[in-house]
Amino acid sequence: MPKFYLNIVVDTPLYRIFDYLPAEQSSRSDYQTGQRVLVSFGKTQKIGVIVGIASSTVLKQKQLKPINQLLDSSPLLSAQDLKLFQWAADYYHHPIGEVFSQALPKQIRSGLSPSIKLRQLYSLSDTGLTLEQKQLKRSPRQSTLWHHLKVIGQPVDIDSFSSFDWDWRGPLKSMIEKNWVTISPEDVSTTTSTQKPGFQPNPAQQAAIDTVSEASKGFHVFLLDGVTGSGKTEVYLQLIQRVIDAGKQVLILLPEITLTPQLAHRFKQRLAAQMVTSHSGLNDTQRSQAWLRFKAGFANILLGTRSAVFTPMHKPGMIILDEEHDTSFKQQEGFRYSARDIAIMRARDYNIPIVLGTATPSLESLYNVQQNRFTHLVLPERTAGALKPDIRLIDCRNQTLNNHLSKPLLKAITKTLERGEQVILFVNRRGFAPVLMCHSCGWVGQCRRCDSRLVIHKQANLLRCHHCGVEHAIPNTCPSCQQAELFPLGLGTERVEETLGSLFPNIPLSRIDRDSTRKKDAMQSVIDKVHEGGAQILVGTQMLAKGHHFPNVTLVGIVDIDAGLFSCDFRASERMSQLITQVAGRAGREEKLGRVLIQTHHPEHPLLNTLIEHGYARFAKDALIERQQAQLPPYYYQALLRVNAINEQAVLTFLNDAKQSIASINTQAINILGPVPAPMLKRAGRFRYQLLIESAQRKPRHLFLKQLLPELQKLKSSRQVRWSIDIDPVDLF
DNA sequence: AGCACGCCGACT
DNA sequence: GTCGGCGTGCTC
Repeated sequence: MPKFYLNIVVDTPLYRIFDYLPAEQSSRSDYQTGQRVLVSFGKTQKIGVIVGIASSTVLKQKQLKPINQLLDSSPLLSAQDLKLFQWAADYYHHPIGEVFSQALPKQIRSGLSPSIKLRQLYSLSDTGLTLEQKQLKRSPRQSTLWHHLKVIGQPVDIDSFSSFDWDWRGPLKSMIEKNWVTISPEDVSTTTSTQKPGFQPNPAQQAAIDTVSEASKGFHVFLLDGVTGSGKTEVYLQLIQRVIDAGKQVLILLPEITLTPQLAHRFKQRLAAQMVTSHSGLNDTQRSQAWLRFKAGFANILLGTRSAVFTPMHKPGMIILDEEHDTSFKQQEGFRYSARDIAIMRARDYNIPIVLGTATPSLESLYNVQQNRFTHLVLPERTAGALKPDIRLIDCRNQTLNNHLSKPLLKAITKTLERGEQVILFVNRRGFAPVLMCHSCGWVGQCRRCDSRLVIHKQANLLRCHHCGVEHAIPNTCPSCQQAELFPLGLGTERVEETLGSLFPNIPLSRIDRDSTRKKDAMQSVIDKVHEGGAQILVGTQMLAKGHHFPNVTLVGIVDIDAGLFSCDFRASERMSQLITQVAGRAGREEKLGRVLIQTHHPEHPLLNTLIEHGYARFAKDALIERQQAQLPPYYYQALLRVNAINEQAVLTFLNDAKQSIASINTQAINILGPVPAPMLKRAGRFRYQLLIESAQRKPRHLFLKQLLPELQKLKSSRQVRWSIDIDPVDLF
């Protein structure tokens, strides 16, 4: 008769923790929370994590199974890690097994032994160092490797060669055979190398560094607010160096863009540290190795994207989250967590400071500043060389437009290109045009499944629903009146690309959107091409605004801003303002003065004017005050209730019942929109609908959900429907 | 989510 | 007879 039971989290979409019996012939002292186990679960075997050891269970003996195998002799996860994961499961109302499985690297969650593979380091041997150029002359690749090793001057691991786009293995091997290069095992005890040169902070940077350093004894949130070029990265570098000098670790989180390797390179050059990275470009082994190394303290810096927020820290010192406002920190499907909020929670658990950096703070962070929960650090100056760009509106009212491009914009493009400089044009929509319309009868191409209109993709010769992905061939004649009078209405990236291609036939032109960069490395080849210089035009969606520095771009045109001004989504204007501000920050680096031209039919719009005259900070402040004057309750959010089932009627009945449930527990301002057919993303044959709930509440969203979920669960018991709910953004005001 | 069980119609 | 459709219920 066992005296104890194991509480085990199993990877399954169920909101429960399962009890198991210990293995036969094992004793209580064999078990600790945080160990992984192999269990039989239903018909299959699964990896689970022990999260508790209990002396009793509510289950009957015959319902219990013993675990099959204990996988870790010592805990893989600490009590703190388990607490964070359990908090996240509770806060986001997500099955705990799925939370655990997303928090752990794939190999770790599939039971791999948590051992760190020591790397082999390569360096030039004494013979190698004294080689003469003529000995290398006949093999250019060996020569390149030789120079690479010589310049670095210390042993490097193979990652160091990954920047070469040719196969370096062969040349390296023959250099080893000739005893020019020696291999030595990695020595993890020497984590610091030579001190790298520092920098001279300006007064604002110094003030920010001092404030964070002084407060770095415990948990504190800092909002580091500085425009592009104000030197946030330098502040990070200085702070990081101080933390690692004190023998502690720094977790650095970045938005999900291809920028991680570049920043990693910059940090590596400047910091005397052992750094690991974790992002979507790595394979499973690389990711789990990074996780294990950071957890074990073999690395003192982890630079990663959203999912890296779950990596355990060995000696926690600080968390830095750059581009705090970026929406890619919020996972948009499945376990819908916000890495920013989890990072704050993590910092609180570890009792360490966290720095949120941004040029365009999100309104929720500014609200937290106002409530004295965050400390606001402002970097007002642009450092030397970066000039403030000139932002102007182009009034498009009553103007003759050439495919939506105004004369002043085209003139500015021509002049910029004549100077041999580069132009970026932003268009908020991919495809050729958002609507196909019949001139004869007014028919428009509409998606059968969704409410949305079908977007014309001329290159692919398809009508595509951006909502659910349905595709049709473009008809030649109107499906309704059979006249051949169909025409494209509105504009997208393809259309602007086509127009500019015919206006500037001799100028290289690249389009950057999700369609054109789907292929691997497509984005990188465009970036490389831009960096070659010369007159060029780039047409793209917001993808272009994120992170990349194009020093030779001196003109930015925003073709169609008006949609951002009048959207019913209350965050659309915030996003629009962030976009303009980010774009303005990109133009005009170095000595060239950048120019941003914004086409609009509403040049008097107060949002645009505040933004252009006073900048983002004032815009955000006004928006905040406006909401408070409207006496909106402190938490304002939109919730999306998604439901699907095989039976369409069941879905609709469920949603109508849900509407009443929501209304019954919500006495405050609430607006329920729908049911609306939702994207058919995964499985055909099921009907998916969603309900948009706009709500202002006096309590945070997770408490609202806590009340709502039991109500919805009651409804579920009578029908075969599946549903999920997400509230976004998280606990705004 | 899977997976099995079980009930019913339609076939070699 | 039994094959297979999917509604229902369960996973320690």
